[in-house]
Amino acid sequence: MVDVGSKLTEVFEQSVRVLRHVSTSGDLSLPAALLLVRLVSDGPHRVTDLARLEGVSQPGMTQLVSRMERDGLVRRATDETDARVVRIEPTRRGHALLRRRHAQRTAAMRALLGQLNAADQAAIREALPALERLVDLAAVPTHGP
Amino acid sequence: MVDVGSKLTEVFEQSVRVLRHVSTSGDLSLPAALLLVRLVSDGPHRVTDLARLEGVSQPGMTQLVSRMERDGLVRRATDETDARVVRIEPTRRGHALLRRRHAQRTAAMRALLGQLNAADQAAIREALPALERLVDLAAVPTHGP
DNA sequence: TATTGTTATACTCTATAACTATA
DNA sequence: TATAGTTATAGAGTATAACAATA
Repeated sequence: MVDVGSKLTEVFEQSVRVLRHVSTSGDLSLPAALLLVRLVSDGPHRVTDLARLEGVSQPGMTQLVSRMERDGLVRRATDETDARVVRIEPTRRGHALLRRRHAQRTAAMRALLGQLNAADQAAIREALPALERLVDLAAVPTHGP
Repeated sequence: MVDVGSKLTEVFEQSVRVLRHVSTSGDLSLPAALLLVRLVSDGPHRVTDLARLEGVSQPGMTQLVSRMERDGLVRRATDETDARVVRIEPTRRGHALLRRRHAQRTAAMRALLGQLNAADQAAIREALPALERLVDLAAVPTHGP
């Protein structure tokens, strides 16, 4: 009987290699990509919420947003009702880059999967919903975005 | 039929959150931990080989090794037969820290897994060997360490 | 001349502490 | 006074280019 916790920890730690493997040149960094996914999926958010949702400090989020704004991927907008608040929105270019990246990485991941035998591929396919729930559990708790 | 490549890419990208979640304070960084695992599992290596195996540049490996040497986790040793070569070995402290970290992270991962229902846990357990082979595929090709 | 490793430099990502502006 | 965000500063991690030492 394998130690599932131990093995799974190793798999997740080694997954940085997988991410490197499927990454493409001129690519978005991982934090930038995760932030864009968030903004595109769930709409604009304030800096404070993004920091909490992505699990980084508020200054860390300000800095990530600043780099991405400089690169034309997001923009800062003011909030109608509270002048302290900054709303972060993806730009058209951010959308486009994210789509391109997703297509490239998905193709690379499929190629990697294709090197496994059919039984292994099936096992991973079967476990996908469970794995999604597992990573969702690890997401920073949402007290309402 | 789900798009396995797409979903699996998302799971791996979100896995950084899992790693954050199971990380403990005063912990080793991920690159440092991966390097220690390598050295403890497979024995001392030269800088060039470590760079290739871990998928970073040679200067990047020199720098990682220097930080870890400063922290007393590894040491540099000379090669008997080639004076250009630097052999990197884990120290006793490196061994001890790695063991401690592994125990902590495994416990945290088990706790996370315990929040899933039995079917999900079983699916992940079934897929573990396949997932291990998948991350091994993504490892930088070894031309002999 | 080729290989091994380091140094120099620059950038991203991240944190904590101190600050500004608004509520 | 409390909240939202930024600026200042520091350190890890990474890269490329230039260098030193050895083969």
